[in-house]
Amino acid sequence: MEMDIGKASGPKEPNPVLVILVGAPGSGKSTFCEEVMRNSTRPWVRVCQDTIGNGKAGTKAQCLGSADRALKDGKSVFIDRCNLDREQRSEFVKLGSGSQTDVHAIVLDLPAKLCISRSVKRSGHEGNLQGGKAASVVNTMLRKKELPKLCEGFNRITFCQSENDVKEAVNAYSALGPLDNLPHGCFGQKPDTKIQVGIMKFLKKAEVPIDAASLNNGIIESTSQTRGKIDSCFKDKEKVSSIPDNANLESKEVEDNAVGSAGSNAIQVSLEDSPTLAFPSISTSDFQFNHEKAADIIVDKVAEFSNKIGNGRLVLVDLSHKSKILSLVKAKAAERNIDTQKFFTHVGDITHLYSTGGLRCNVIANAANWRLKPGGGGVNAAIFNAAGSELEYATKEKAKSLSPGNAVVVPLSLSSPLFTREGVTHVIHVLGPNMNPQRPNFLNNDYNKGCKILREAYAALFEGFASIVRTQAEQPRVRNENLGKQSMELEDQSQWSGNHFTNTDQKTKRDADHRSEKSKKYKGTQDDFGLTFMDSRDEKLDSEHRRPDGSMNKAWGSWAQALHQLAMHPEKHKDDLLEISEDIVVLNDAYPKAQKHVLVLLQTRGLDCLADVQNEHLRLLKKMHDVGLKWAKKFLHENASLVFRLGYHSVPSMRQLHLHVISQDFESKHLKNKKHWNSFNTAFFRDSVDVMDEISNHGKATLKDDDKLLSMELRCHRCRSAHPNIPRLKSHISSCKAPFPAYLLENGRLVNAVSEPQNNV
DNA sequence: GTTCTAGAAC
DNA sequence: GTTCTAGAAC
Repeated sequence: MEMDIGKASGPKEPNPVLVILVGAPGSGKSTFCEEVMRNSTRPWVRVCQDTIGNGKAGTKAQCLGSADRALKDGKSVFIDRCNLDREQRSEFVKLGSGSQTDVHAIVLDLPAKLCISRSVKRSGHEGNLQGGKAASVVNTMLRKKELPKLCEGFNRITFCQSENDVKEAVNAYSALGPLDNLPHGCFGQKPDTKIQVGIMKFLKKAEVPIDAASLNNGIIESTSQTRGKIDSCFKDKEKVSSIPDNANLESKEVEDNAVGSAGSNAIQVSLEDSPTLAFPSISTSDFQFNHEKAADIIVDKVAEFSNKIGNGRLVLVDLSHKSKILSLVKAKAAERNIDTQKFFTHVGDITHLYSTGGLRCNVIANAANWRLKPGGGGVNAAIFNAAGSELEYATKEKAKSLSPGNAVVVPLSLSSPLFTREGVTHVIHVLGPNMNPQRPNFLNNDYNKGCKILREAYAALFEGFASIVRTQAEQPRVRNENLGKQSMELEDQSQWSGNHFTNTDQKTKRDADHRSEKSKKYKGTQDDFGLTFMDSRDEKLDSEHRRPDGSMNKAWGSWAQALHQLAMHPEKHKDDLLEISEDIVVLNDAYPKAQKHVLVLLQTRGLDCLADVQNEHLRLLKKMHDVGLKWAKKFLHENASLVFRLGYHSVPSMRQLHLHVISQDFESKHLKNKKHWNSFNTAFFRDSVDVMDEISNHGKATLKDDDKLLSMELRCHRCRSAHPNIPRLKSHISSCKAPFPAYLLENGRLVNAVSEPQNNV
């Protein structure tokens, strides 16, 4: 009979599991073990510190020894002691790290009241905790408790917060036959009040009762029941229900709130929030690379990179508990004492790590094919499927193909299901060596070459991840310093670290809409994570959208087209124009920022801003300047007290090259904000005379396009005094009679009635 | 580019 | 309470 065959082969591969119970006295640890052992078909040993010394309390060392022997015997082990802090647990976790043993935690996180009353009631219990002492012991322990996290080295953590949860866990472990495994990940934890506060703050709803409920860590449990609750909570409030990472959203809040009551938990929260790369074993599946050799290389490369990835974590993932590569790597990593916080293995589907395993990974690696095409099978097909067509798109933007030993980092779109459901922000495609004659680039068992390529592949993969970690670590700083632009692009691609999420979620849709435009806009300057890319898509780009220096033209929003339309069809807008000549039209600025403010607009197609201007356009610049000057003089004729300045914005908001001719009174109800002021009164404003000089001397204009300029403090353009806000500034400039700075008086940058007294009659 | 408005700053 | 800014939306 088949059943018999199954049983006969069973004992050959015992699959022990080390279960570390975590709970206060009276939480029911011993009862849990007893119930499971009563019903289980697998051999269990319960290691209890209270009885290990011949029925009396023993030492931790005795427990470790006893557990180790039992595991080596192929038995599964319960560690029945409180294990409430991480340090206590760590040595027990290590027992399981060198073998195929799964290490589980069962957290009996029941109400303190219940634990106390049980402790008081019991008389013959091994722990012998009785009477009034019980309450204070339990309370002290619970105050110090640190809930376990996957990064401590656990494969699975089950949280029980009610007696019902305990019952379910007992059933799950009782039913665990000698050959069975339980899924990896975090299970059963409910979001607590603190996290709710975070969510509510995130949703900008202030009325949250802050009550000191029991403190939990940052993992939101991933059973369907509670996930549903969280999701519906989001749905009710805003359209962000699909983002699972709600604990992460406000990790900063959780930390802040936790200070004082349980600082240690706060630290754990941030650990679990670490950037994490989940990667499949490269080349060992379809490419048939030797597992033993691959495992060595993985562990080598992990060790090499573990200190290059900041607080990042690496997780080797495989689908099956029986995975040979997983157990090989796990054993080798333990041998080399690799920090289990930095690197661990996980059994699960790499496309569902958060939703079914509670494991948050912001980056996942794909064992890609050289064409970077979806399909095939295995991880590649799964990831392309899970990510949606957008990954294919985004991948094509980065590279056309990949040669063995290389990797390419692809940011995921915010609308990709992998992002919305799993919190994955980047996929790194990596191609390893192939030992399968049926596949391209067959190495014909040349393991010299093969190992070299596999090393390169992991190096490229981890370096890609390290770049993401570095970029994210820099982000808050970049933002704060207002360095603007570049960080914006990165922001919408890589949301991982806690409170960043908050900002981006709210503009998710918007960013998604403008994403393609943005990537074009910053194409020239963006760091591609320093990896080897096979083919850039750059060659394919329409050359007419490129600048002489190779950078991309900026993308113009619909509202930015008005001047362009006007320049293309001036006859349609005759009523709005002051002048139409051969290459130029002149018009009043629709929102003048001063008493007199006109635009000299070039009609030439293809010149949208200063960056487009080259030597050959000098004639046109001069013409624009002359026309501008003519209008300035005309206005001076009407009002000799005015002073004019002619110039361009380094980065205009409206398409089609236009020269501002603006009186220096800045007396206008349309001048409303810092940007308005600074765009005319910092280096962002490029004087026409200087632009013409630069074009004739260097063939291009110097752009002062740093966003910092537009958010600079407000200073009077005459006396340079600083002012706290626009109204105060405007009030000052309305009466400031100081002479203009010397710089503006030079080289004809300012145009006034005195400088041209007689010519205009 | 502007308008609108939440919420920060006062 | 009012003023002002900055970010979203267009």
